[in-house]
Amino acid sequence: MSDSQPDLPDRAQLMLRSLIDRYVRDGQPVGSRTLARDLGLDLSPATIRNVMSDLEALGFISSPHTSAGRVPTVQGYRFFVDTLLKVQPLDSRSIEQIRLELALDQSPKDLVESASGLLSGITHMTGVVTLPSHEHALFKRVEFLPLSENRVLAILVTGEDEVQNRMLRTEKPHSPAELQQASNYLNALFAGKDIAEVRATLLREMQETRSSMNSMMMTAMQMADQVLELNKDEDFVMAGQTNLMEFQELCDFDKLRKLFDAFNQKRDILHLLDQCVHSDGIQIFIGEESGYKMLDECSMVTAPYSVNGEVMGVLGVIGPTRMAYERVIPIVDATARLLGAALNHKE
Amino acid sequence: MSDSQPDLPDRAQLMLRSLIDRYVRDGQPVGSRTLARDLGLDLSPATIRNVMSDLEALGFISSPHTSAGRVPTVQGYRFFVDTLLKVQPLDSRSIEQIRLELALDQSPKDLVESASGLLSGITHMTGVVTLPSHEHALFKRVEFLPLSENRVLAILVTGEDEVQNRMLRTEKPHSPAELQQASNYLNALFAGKDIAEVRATLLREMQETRSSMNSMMMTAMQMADQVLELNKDEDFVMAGQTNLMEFQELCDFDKLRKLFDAFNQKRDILHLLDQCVHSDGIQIFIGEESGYKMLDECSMVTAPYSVNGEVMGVLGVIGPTRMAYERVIPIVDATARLLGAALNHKE
DNA sequence: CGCTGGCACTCTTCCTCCGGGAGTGCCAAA
DNA sequence: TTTGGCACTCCCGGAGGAAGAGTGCCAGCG
Repeated sequence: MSDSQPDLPDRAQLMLRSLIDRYVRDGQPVGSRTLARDLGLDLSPATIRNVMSDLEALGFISSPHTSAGRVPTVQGYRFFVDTLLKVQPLDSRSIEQIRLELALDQSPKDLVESASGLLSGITHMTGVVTLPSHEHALFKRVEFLPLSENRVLAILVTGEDEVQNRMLRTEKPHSPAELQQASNYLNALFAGKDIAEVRATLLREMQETRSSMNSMMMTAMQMADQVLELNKDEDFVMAGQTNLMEFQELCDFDKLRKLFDAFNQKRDILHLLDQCVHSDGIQIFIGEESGYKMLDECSMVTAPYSVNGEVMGVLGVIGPTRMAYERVIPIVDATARLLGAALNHKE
Repeated sequence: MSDSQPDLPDRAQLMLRSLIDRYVRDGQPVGSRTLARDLGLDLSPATIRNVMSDLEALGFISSPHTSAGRVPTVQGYRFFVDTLLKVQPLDSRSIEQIRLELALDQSPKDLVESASGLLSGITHMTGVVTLPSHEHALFKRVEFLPLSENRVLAILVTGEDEVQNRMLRTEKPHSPAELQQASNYLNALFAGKDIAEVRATLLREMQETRSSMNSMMMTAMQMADQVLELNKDEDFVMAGQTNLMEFQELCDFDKLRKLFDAFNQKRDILHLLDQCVHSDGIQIFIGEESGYKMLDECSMVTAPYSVNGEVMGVLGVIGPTRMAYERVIPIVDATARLLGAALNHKE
């Protein structure tokens, strides 16, 4: 990407940058006089006004009313973020601090909670972190406990010693010995394999070699299939929702309520986060870009986090469109890396 | 309790009642003229004013400023709730509806979530339900799975087929056979017993008969002790927090924020709910009575729910002090009973 | 003695009006 | 291309005033 856009002279870029800086700090429309002072170049307000007029024509800034200063538009922020912003890495002291905080936690669940707490604490906005996906976990072992007539408790242990329970309802009763046999069979077959792979194998086997299987194998397969089904659940953790109440641009009860409702509902947010898993690297939704009305005045900065090169989830920050992107982006980025690293250690 | 308070004439009681009714509906200070109309007795506003003046002297009502109507005080609500209010049971159609909603759920967790959703949905306030206590659950069985060198996964199955996992770190490695022996021993000894009782026995045995135990028994006991420790965790589920944003008396960002923070923190709310477990029957905190600043403008109506006569938890509603107590109380009461019944069925 | 109408008083709320301030757009000149 | 000047627009905050609601008190009535 070249240093200057073809259709936007350097000076205009500088001004847009400066205007956004100022607006992010003060939250108030920026006038030509203020901008002139901020810029430091020896230009009169009148000159500034001319350029501002150009920027407005391009849709990068707009004025709330005739005699107020200018405010960045979504396109303005977008241009700023895409081409004006050079993200410098987070300073090492902050990084160390995050690392230390995360080092205290034991379980992945705790880590994820700390991470969202950190994000919200540092940025004074809302932090959000998806739980690590089990998609690529390793199958370690499975055990079946008979509970009653035709109910069996399945216990799945994955590579990171994560444990999941699931109650299975079977068609006919199984003796403890049968169940033991089934789990032995599955453990011998699948231990150490990737769960997704196990699943695929399972499906293939159940279709192709159906006839050649004995009843024990069949039972085992079916039960394993049921157990792995639950592995899909996605969820996320949030922290600092109430931080958003401090921003006067969000201080509209109706909007705030819709936002909080969406947070509680989880569905829409989850969907957004899902989109961010696939795009590798920092992903930013500014204002309406998210496509969800309740986020119209908000931006979301996310980064996927991964363990051993495998993407495990996403984390990010939700705040007002007017946020200090250059500060938030490195924070999100660093936290993602550090969370990945921490998860790796704990495994 | 007699029909009329010794120091409050019937007419004054009637007026307090009527005033609260009116204020709860409109949310605005009630004047003497309005009250005269509402009462239906043939009294002039001037007469009403005299009585209101008495009520104010008693601390049951107060006026926000010289020339506004009167508003009930906390003491006013308290008197109303304690002695003026006769709660009539919820109509059977509503009861049936709640029962049906709850019938759809499978697990206790789902039930609790539905219950809080129902409470918030019906009352348009915030519903809160504690998770069923495992305090009096029955010990059904325990299993130990060796995971690695000195880590053992303990699986505790309780009477309602609730399952809990816990990772134990042992001092020395145990063979699968040893673990099997230990679990067999514990299951034989404790199956079907109350968990609290198991715990007590455990402690006693470990102190008294320490010398006469063999090492297997000792190990088993120690591990069981660790497993049962985790059984204390209390938690609750909330729904409809954002409903509170609709009440203008709570529409202060600062207060609202403190309230929501408390909801997220959970600690204080949990503490309050805890107090309500012990008092049997409906419990009501009005305004400052709760002792927590953030709830100063709120009331909380709770009822414990129980299964087979054993109190399992509490549920309730949090809303503005100005709430329709006579409507909310039966709802909370009925929901508590129905949740108890539903939990009983599912076991 | 309790109830009532009357009356003066208080206080909030809402509307309007007006001046100050901030910022703009345009223009003519450097 | 930049600049100072100027007229214009619009928001904001305070002042002032009228309307409305409700009170407290008092004197009179049954």
